[in-house]
Amino acid sequence: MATELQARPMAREPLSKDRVLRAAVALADGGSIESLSMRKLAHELGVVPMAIYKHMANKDELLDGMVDVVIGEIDPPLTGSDWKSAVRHRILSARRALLRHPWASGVIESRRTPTPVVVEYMDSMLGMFRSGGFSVDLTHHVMHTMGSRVFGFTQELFNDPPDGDPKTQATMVREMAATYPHITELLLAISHDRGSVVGPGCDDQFEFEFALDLLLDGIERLRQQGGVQA
Amino acid sequence: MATELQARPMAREPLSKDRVLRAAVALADGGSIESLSMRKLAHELGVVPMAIYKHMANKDELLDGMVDVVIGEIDPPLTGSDWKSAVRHRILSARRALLRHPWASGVIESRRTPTPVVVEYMDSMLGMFRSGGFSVDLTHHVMHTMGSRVFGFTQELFNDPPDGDPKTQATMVREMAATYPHITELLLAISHDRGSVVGPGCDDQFEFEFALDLLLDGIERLRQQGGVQA
DNA sequence: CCCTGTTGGTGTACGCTGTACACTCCGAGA
DNA sequence: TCTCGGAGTGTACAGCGTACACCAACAGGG
Repeated sequence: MATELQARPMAREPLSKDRVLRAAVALADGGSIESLSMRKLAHELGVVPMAIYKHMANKDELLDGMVDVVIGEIDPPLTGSDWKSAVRHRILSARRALLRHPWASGVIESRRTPTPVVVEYMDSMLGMFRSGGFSVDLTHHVMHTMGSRVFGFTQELFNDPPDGDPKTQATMVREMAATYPHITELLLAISHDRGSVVGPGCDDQFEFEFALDLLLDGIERLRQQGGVQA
Repeated sequence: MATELQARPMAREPLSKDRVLRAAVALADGGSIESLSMRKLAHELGVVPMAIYKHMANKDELLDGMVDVVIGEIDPPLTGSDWKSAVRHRILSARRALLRHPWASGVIESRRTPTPVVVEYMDSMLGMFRSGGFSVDLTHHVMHTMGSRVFGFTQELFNDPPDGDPKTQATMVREMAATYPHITELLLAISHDRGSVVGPGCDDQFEFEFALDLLLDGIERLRQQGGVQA
């Protein structure tokens, strides 16, 4: 037909580490992380499971690569502003990346040793504090304090309330109030600000920023008083 | 021989939900959580795998039960002291329980919906803030801020540095300094306070309490200024 | 030109997992 | 004594990650 290339009918573009990674991230994005198996991934790529192993040592390497993809979506540190807003911006950028890939937080936590990409991210995060005038020690403690927030997430601890039908909710609330008075009180307060009785839960973005700012403010106070005495 | 009981040679004591749970916790304690399979657990109990399913619906129920065991080890709230030291004590008690069962933090995070035992723990935690004079809203935000710390853990993010032999460490440090200057700086500062160059890592207990107190202090400030304006 | 070595994709197979389902056995109640 | 229910068993299945042998296509050198 046209040129000498493109002879075979439907010749697949060949596999590559990158193509495998992109397919894996896409597969995890649409569905949970449990739905990511080597076999399903291979099927998605139109290939036999073992073909993946020509480009990846094993599933751990695949997961590491997927984390790197997500970390790669985080904005670089912005320069020319105070440490606090720089850190705040970057962490919120990390959070946006993590929200695009809800499986990532769990995978990040599950990794035994970090990849170079992750280490580099941590290093640059440390650098933001150091150049903001923090001592080495204080930088260290501060990173521990921020915990997983430097990656833009806190553990959710119980993902979503499985809200039942709204007719029996009134009685449910009544008997809940007996055993869990404070939780009920809180749920009612939340749902008052919103529509239903057992609404879609909390405003996670607000809560994240609330905690983040509380931490940043406390950290700034420590910096001003010149560090920490252990 | 003796009485009419105890006839058969080595009659096992029968299985029970409790015995299964205790065996499962013990098995997870000595080894990681991946080493806990229904088959290994059954073997440990001297029984065939399917026997467990007469007492547990499935593995999820087993894991839930194991979490409940750990939560049950946390001290109840102490009464007659200010909210801050009461909360602090309880959280550190939770931390001790979690340190006794290192697998528990991961399992807690992985649960989709909390068990009544866990809900009760959360409720009593909320109650401690409420009776400390916190508004419902502030209590809510505060719980989010504390995150997994109410269970006594922060995610570790990378468990342990796999320190190599100490001879080549000097060169390793040198080339690490090139790519990760701030991390190297920090590692050196830590190792200076201790023995080796790539020591056993951070003092996790110190870091946990550092972050906890920073949070508690920030939270107390919020309480004094009467809540939060969103 | 052929010959050979490398590289990417295949097929088969193994040991592990959770668990459905049909079975047996034993003690208690009618 | 007969029956019934519940505890423990045995077999079986689908799914997982992946080791290993194989094979087709291509590259470079004689």
